[in-house]
Amino acid sequence: MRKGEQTRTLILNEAVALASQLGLEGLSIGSLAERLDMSKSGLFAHFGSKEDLQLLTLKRAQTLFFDEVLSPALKHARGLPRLRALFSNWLGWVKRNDDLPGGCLMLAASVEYDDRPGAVRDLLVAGQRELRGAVAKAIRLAIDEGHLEPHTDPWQLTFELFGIVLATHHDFRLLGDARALERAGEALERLLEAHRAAAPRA
Amino acid sequence: MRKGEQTRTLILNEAVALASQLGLEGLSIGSLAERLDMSKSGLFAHFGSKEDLQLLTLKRAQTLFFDEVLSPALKHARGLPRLRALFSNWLGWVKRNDDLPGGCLMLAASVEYDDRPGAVRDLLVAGQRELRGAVAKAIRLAIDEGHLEPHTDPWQLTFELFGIVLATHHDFRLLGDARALERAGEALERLLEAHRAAAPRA
DNA sequence: GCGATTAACGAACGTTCGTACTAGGGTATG
DNA sequence: CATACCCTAGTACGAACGTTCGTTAATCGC
Repeated sequence: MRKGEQTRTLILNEAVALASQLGLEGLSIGSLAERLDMSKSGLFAHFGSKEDLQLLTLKRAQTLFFDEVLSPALKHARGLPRLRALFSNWLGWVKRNDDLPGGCLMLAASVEYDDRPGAVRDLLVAGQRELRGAVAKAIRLAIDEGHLEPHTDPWQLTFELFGIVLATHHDFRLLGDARALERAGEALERLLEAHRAAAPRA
Repeated sequence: MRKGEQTRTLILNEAVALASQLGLEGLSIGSLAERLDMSKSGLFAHFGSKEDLQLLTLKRAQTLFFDEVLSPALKHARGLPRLRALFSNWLGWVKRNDDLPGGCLMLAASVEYDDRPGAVRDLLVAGQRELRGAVAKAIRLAIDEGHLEPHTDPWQLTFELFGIVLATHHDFRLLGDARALERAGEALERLLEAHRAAAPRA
């Protein structure tokens, strides 16, 4: 790997961490450079503009998410096991503090950019759509496997599942309430129970 | 009312609207003054510091919320009617665009300040605690009325209810998906159904 | 190991940020 | 109507913002 590329990676990792605390808008080039013991101009040269930096930072966070939440879940058997793994990974992502000290960057950015049209918002929407699609697909597979009842609406269930994650993030981050994780588990179980197929198909 | 007090109110109303879009940190005194056709210094004189402006803006939004969501719900009969009214008012608050063009200010501020200690965060936490308490109390009353089964955990149900609102806010604001409101209604009904008392006590 | 390319620097740009002063005009009260 | 006070505007400040520039130092391919 070229030298520039590896410092770029270094910068983006730090940018993800900093942006999770200050937001993508609050992320300033000066403070980011200071954190990395670099000059402002030297750092800036890697990105043509601040928006580019924001976009790449967000993309990096998205990649991290898909690698650590979605992808590992696919190793579990389709149906409820995979769905549970997905949910568990997701909660793990929400509470991780090493590289995301300020919580999920995508959630922070969603609130920040929900009414600020532009490339960042578009990327955010695209990522969210992809995530929703993946969750809905996992649910559909669980229906096909006979784990969930056939009348289950995948999008509705995805919506509610997402709500649980959001509430967990809120309680864990703002209120510092670790019980939120147990609450989330309980809520998930109740949700799955409500849609559990009466008689497994096999 | 004195002149100063009424312009102060005018300022704070605009501040709430602007902060709902840009966040409490993104809210700048200069742009706020420009919106109101005032001088920056003239506006600033009303508040000793930016943090004061932020605190008062947040307080104003909280008051608005309690007046338009919680308070009207108390007029409904205790139990499920009140709970449903509360939820409905809450969704109305989420989607209102006149004075909250950027969505719920408290939610935006929660994400912004969840890892930024200080007076703003403290006020945010206090408001959230008060809200949760009020919702939990309404649930407890529903149990007492015999509408919900006695084993219902008010805090758990509050948590899940809050999740539905958060998901609705997210889908409505970021994705511009109006179906989120129907999804929220459906989610609420299934949630209540799951906790409905088998035989009403009266 | 030389020459070309790339990475990083320091200084400065104009703008906007929050905040501190000083006056002058408007308002409310006697 | 006069007087006292309360607003509001004006001006200026130091710092931080994103960005551009020209230049040096390091790294790469041959």
